[in-house]
Amino acid sequence: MTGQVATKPRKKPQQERAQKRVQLLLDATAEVLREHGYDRASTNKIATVAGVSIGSLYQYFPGKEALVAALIERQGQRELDLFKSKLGEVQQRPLAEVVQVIVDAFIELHRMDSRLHSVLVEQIPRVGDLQKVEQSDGEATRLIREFIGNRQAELDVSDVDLAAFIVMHSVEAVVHQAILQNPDLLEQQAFADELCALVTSYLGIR
Amino acid sequence: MTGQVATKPRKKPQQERAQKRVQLLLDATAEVLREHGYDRASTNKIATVAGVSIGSLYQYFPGKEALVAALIERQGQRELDLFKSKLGEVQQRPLAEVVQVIVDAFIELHRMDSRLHSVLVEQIPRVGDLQKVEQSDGEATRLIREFIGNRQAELDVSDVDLAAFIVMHSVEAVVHQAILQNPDLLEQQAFADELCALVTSYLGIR
DNA sequence: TTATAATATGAGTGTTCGCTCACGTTTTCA
DNA sequence: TGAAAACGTGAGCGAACACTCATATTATAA
Repeated sequence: MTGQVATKPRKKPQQERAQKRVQLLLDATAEVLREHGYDRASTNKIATVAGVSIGSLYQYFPGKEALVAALIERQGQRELDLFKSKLGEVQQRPLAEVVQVIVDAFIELHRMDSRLHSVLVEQIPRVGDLQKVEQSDGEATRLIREFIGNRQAELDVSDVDLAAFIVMHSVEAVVHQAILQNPDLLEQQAFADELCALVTSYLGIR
Repeated sequence: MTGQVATKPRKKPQQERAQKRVQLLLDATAEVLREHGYDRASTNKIATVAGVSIGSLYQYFPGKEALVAALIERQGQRELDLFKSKLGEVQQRPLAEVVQVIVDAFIELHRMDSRLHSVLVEQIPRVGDLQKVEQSDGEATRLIREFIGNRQAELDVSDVDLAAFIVMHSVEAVVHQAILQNPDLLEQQAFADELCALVTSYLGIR
């Protein structure tokens, strides 16, 4: 049996300098994960990179997994914000165009910080606090579902939930695989076009 | 800089008992990975579970990553064999049927040993010997590409390589995500049907 | 039979890790 | 201004780790 892992901060940082330290620690976590991957990352290393003593780290986080969980949450929120605003911008425009914007957003998201994104995605299943962890991912799926629901009249979709799930994860995963196996693909317009074709044909957009 | 990691066996097991021990070690590696995940797995633990001394382990594998690499190769070969035979069985049948068989095969593959599959897939980007590691995955993609090429006249596909890549990874990844977030989906026929719809509509199968 | 190559063992070595705790510093606020 | 609360520090402890090596056992083949 895998023991349950603590992922909650021990103390809430109240003063400004403490909040800054917490952010520093998350920045360092990101850097170490990018550089060394998950299992070569250690709390000592993270504290050193952050320029923060190991004691301070343990004042706010009970361990490595908590740091990663918090980082996933922060990163997820940032990406979600970007996704939300992009979707908001084009919500009323023709469907084909919306799809293109969404796909481009996904690609852009991964291109920005692909190494970190990969490591975090890999760790999501392991970090205990799945409710929080999947929040941003689930929220994105919810936004897609809502959108599909709103314009269902223009689409050929029976099960909205399932369609949203499939659109969300097929796009995300293909982009993710592309990063791992052939990062050049992300730069090619043909790749984005094919992804759009995948979505539009599936949703029945003419 | 991430240092290069040795993933090659030190000695080839020549006698039968040695080959059996190597298989025992790989079995144990699978079990420990399933049970504890990658970063909680240790060479000592694997040796204990295998009922093999730690010294013997290091006679054939230079470390944990080598074990995992070898396991990925073995597992990949097994899955590829299953995939190959399924595809061979239905190669000449109508396209919609072929798609259904492929999709079912993917779902079956993941249902068989989902925990192990997840851990291994997560580790693929980290294990050094990518040529070998991606071999089975790449071989599966190649098979799909070949199949699409053979029957391109019946399909609406421009870039065969890209189409194979997208089909392969969208299906695999959606199934993969489903395991992580909602394993019940794998049991539902509606899920398999939607995946088939994704592929058939994308490839332009009527 | 016997020499030699292959295989197997696990206590032991040095390293790294997670994490605590006793103590010093800064901030808050009455 | 002074006391209390919040914050920060890093040496160091015990546990877990990767990996070695001297030694013992088994297989091969001349």
